[in-house]
Amino acid sequence: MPRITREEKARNRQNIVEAAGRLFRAQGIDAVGIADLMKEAGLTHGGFYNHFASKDDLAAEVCNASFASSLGVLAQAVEAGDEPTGSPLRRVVDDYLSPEHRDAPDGGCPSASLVIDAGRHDDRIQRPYAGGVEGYLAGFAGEFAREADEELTPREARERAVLLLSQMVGAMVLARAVRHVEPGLSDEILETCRAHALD
Amino acid sequence: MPRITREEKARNRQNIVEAAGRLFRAQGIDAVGIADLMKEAGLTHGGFYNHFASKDDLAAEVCNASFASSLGVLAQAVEAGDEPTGSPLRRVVDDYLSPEHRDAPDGGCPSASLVIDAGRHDDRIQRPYAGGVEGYLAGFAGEFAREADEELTPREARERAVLLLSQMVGAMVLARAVRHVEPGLSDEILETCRAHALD
DNA sequence: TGTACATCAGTGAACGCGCGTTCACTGATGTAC
DNA sequence: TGTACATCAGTGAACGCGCGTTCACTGATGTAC
Repeated sequence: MPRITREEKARNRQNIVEAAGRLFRAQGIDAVGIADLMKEAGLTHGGFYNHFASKDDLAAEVCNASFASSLGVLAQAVEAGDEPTGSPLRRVVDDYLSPEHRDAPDGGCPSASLVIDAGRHDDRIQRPYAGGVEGYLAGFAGEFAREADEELTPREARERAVLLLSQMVGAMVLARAVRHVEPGLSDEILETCRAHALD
Repeated sequence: MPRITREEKARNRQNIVEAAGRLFRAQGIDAVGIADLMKEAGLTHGGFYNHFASKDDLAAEVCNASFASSLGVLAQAVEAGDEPTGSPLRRVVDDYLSPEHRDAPDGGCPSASLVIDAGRHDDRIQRPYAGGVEGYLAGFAGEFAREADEELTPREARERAVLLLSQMVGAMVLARAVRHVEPGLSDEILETCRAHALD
């Protein structure tokens, strides 16, 4: 069957990154094997090293790609303005703290799903993670400033961004941790934070 | 050398649980091997199964024990009342969101250090985890109610407890995740939440 | 455009390693008399 | 209380397994003429 087209190789590489993104966010980086993720990408494990030098290499790229895509969604929401329903921040918070986001970590925010992996892996993963967190904070702070319209100093907007992100990430990891044994508590955490995160 | 006293066996078992508690919180359950934790307890790996049926068994007990000890500290702070410096809640928040707690997860709050492990392991670990979270929430809510003195409905006190715990856990996991590559950001997260968590 | 050959992405067996777990063994403790 | 024996906690080698990684091989693609 091999060898394949250059375009096909690029597509395969892309598929690996996306498959790994889903699996890493859902199960954690260490819990996913090379064979698992290559299978998810529709390939066999041996070919992995034609694309990446090591699993850590892939993890770093996945961390970058996941945040890029996630920040893209955030930017889109902000650009859409106050149009469909309420403010962009309101929509972002509602989506973030939804049961759907809790139950589908594979497509969700990497801040919440990779937060412990980042702390426990080396700089190659921590750096893109920290960059992603900064991206979220900048996005939130900008939007707080815009909505408040002069009434908020940049410093205050930044503080609100830090508080909001901490609360959202904390609520999400807690809701996920207790979801199976105490679904009521899990829902309560999400709903309480959804209701009051922007107070 | 063996065989040993019954008291000594009990002490060894206790040592294993405590050693595992430290290592699990610092590195995560999966990152710590039986040999590592037995060594930390001053024993060799083979004897592990004289005390526990499996690593998961130990993990469940460790989760219980860690929360019990952590909730004990919380209860102590509450009992101490407004005495030394400010309210109990103020003291708990300040301790929790301190750089020392961030940098020493092995002795710290299991809510933050085991939160992802809980979500990814089975019920045997999720159940004590969820119980511990409930314990924190009950402690916080009780203290909110006491401090507000009638001005807060039980429902509102509970909501504040959920918001506070989410924020504290989120701030801690984020601060730990970026600590090595962006210490300034890590400190900022802690300080901002410390300053405004009780607003 | 057509032919001849080098390239190299994908395959799946194989490697070394560390893990959780098991086991035969040791010898001091616990117990029965 | 003293003696004789069974018990069993700790030891460290060994097991099976799955992991990340390497490798020889295949054959269609890319390239040179």
